[in-house]
Amino acid sequence: MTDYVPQNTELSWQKAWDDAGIFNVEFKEGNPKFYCLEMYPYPSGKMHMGHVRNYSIGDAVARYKRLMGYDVLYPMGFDSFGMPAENAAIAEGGHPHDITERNMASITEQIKRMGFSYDWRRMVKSHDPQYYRWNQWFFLKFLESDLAYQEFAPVNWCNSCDTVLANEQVKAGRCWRCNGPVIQKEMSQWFLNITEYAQELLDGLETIDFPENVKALQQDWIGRSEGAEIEFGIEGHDNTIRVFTTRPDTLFGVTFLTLAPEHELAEKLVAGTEYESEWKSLHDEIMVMSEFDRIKNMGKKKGVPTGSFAIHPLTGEKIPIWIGNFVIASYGTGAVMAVPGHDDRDFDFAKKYDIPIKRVLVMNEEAGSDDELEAAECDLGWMVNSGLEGFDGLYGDEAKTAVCQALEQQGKGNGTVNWKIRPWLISRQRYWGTPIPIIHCPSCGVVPVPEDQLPVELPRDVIFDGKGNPLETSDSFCNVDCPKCGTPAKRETDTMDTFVDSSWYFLRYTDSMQNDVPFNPEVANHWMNVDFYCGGIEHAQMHLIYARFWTKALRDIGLHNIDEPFNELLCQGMVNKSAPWCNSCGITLHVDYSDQDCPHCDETLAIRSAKMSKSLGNTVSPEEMIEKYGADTVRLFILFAANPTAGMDWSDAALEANYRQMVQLHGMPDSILNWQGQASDIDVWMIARLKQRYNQWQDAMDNYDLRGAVDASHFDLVKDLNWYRRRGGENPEIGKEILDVWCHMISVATPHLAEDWWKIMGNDDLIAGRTFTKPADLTSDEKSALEAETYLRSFLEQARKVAKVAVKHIGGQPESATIHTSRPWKRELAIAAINHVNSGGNVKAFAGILAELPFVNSNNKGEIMGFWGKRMLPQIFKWSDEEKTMICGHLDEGAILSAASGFICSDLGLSSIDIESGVVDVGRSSAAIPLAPSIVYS
RNA sequence: GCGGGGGUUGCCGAGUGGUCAAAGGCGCCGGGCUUAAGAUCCGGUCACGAUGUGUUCGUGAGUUCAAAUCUCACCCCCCGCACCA
Repeated sequence: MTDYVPQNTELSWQKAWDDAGIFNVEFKEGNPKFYCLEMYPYPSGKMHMGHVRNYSIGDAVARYKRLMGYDVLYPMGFDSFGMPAENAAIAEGGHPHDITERNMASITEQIKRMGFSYDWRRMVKSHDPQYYRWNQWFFLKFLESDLAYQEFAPVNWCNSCDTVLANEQVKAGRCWRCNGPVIQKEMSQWFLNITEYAQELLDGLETIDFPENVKALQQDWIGRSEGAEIEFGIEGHDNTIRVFTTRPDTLFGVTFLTLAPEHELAEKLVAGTEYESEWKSLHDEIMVMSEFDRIKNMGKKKGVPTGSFAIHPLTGEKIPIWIGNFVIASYGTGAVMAVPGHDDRDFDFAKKYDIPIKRVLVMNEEAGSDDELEAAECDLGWMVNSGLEGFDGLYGDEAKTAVCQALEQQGKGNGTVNWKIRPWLISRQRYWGTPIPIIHCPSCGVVPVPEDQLPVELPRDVIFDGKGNPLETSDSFCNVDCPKCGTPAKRETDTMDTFVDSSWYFLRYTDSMQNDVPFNPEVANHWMNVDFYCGGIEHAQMHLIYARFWTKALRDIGLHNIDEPFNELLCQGMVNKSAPWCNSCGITLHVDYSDQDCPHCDETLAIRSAKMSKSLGNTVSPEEMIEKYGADTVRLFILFAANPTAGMDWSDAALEANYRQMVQLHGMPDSILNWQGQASDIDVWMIARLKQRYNQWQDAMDNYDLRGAVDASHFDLVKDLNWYRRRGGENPEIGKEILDVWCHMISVATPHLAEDWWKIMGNDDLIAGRTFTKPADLTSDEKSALEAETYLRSFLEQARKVAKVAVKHIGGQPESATIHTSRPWKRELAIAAINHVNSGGNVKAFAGILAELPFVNSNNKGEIMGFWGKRMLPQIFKWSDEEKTMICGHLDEGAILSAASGFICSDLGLSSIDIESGVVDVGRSSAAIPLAPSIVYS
């Protein structure tokens, strides 16, 4: 047998796959297709364990589907625009382009070393002008359809990244990338109106197979809320204030209005009043604050009166107008009608500023309409105190509708839907992204770059000094002639958010080897949508919403006819490794603190599993692992350590165990092909078992239960083979049959090993290029063989247990045993009871039927009744379906035991056994029941 | 506060009403093989008077002939969102 040296063989198999172009796939109409996709990586310098896990999962799925006869589109590319490369250029010198290309080269090599089965020809690189020209082209199309537009508006600005951010990219008031504070800044920016698709994005979630938490995240983000927009007049003013509310049923409880400090009317209303300076200080305080601090301080509600009064649209009451720090300018209308009686926040505010609180709902119909409110009662209730006819007594939706109708009649409001999702701000003031194809002309204004001048390429002659947008330092880029009038003009220097790149790369993959169109609609329609999309949960909001939106937008400009880009999404779990943990401080520490006391509180540190990260120092280098054990072992470990969606703890011990398993598997074909034995009875069992394992494996693969699949293919079958050998099986014909099926099964997770096997088996082709059809169903002989061995194994287990006890009783090692199978009437009784229960009969009622059974007579009736109640009744429910089938079938316990008596003796270390299958009880035979004979050692 | 997911036998982890004292892996223990080690193979790994019985699946109650699994309440952990009107 040759040693397992994957470091050599894996590389040569990878070359063989490459040379044969075995993973290249072409568009063939009518063939069943499967589109397997992983989120394309940002080319940081090295492949990390998260990548390895992600792609090991995807590759297993791709290879499986290929084996099952699908045309599998399985591409790889790079999300190669983005700030890290630009920041590296600023920090270390060099050019983002060169840094990116260099990183891509090294990460590509590492990915290839894993042996993933990509069609590399289809590579998509975001920073390739032949890719991003289409970003620009789409942008122009969106401009035509008004989906893209420019607006001067307050936007999120990250000081440390020197650029604006989309709402999705602000997490808890901080930048998603650098975690720096985000402030508000008024700027002219480009937006895509994703809100036009809000409803479709929400509805679409019902039709796709995304994990629940991702759906919940997206629903939250889209944030649909139904309510009403209501117009309040202002006493002595022509202006009106519009508010949005989800609770029009509480309209009669409004005792004040609150404006956001930056609301356009706020300044007007306080101008020249005693409140002006107070408003000014509140306004300034808020405007300088980062949104993060603002949110942190929102607990402290602050308000300033304006001195002005609004007019209630239905009752005409005068309502004071306030300005509050808790009102967000960008949500709804930036103004809130405050109902302290039925809203917690308004209640607190009213208490603080001594504003009246009015009850206009009761929570049960009997409650008094003037009961004092101890706290806001926010649930739906029955209207009271409306002061107008036709409202009191209405509940919930009915109440809301009635109020909305009244408002509509007066022209003072209407039912409406408000969305949390904002237009997507795509402008970025950074270099390493797609230039926005716009030219600003002093006379013509904003002029789109004509299509035939695309791509607008990024210039090389820029300075990366960390000051402002590098694009502005390129004269050749900035100074152009206006395409309309020919006079000197300036190019737009904003680039696009890099999430634009990842919003359609999956479409490009379907047809990336041409540059005439972004993709051919026919080809895209064939491959799309993505059947299996695998990646990290961190993209649940940004990428996965943008990509869904972009797909729909492209559909609507007629580029394809796909509604949703991704059918099934799988978010792989984190790769964790243990790190020191302080229980009292509740923090995870760097591995340098291992075996020490907590630096903060001096307590002894515990160990806890934490996501692999540089900051904790608990990372494992994939390169080193591959170097040491080979790619297949790493893949096997990753698939076996946990199910794809679960978190996975890295364990060196477990990895080594998997390596040992690989060593053992590696030797399998050699040893099996050396079998010299004859055909034997156990052969049927082995083939049956092989089929059973195959089915188990296929079921698991179909459900993306990769762990279960690997368990069957790489672990269970080894055990089965051991059993076969123990039972005397060594039939070379059977061996060949096993290897053939088995080799296909292992090729999904450990493809290199499978090629080794395939070659040893004498084949010239590559197993990676093969398809496989399911073996025939189990024959009845095979089913019986499975039953017989199951019976034998459970008998041996029982016998061993009993033997331990017997040693104490007989005072030494037993030498022989008498086995009493259960009396035939017990089995008949069991069959009758099983049938009774299976046909829906009540267990308790069976006692009544029992006396009528043919084998029951006056002599044995008492015994049988006693046995039924005490022993058989509970047992009926303990038997598995498989066992019940065995009992009701043709299983002959005595015959099985006789046939295997030699094996039983050697296994239990006995010199002889006696099998007793009589009709009358002798000795301990009364304890036996079907499938569980009694065993007496001597 | 809201939303999503969890708490299983030393550890990881499967398990959606009887198949459950609960798969599999890791760890640990014993045995075979071996000059020996490693690998591999076989067995054990809740307790006890053991062909059985008792106790166990976050806590407490309930439904059922039967609960890790269903219901209710509570506790704890993780992950998002968060004064969204």
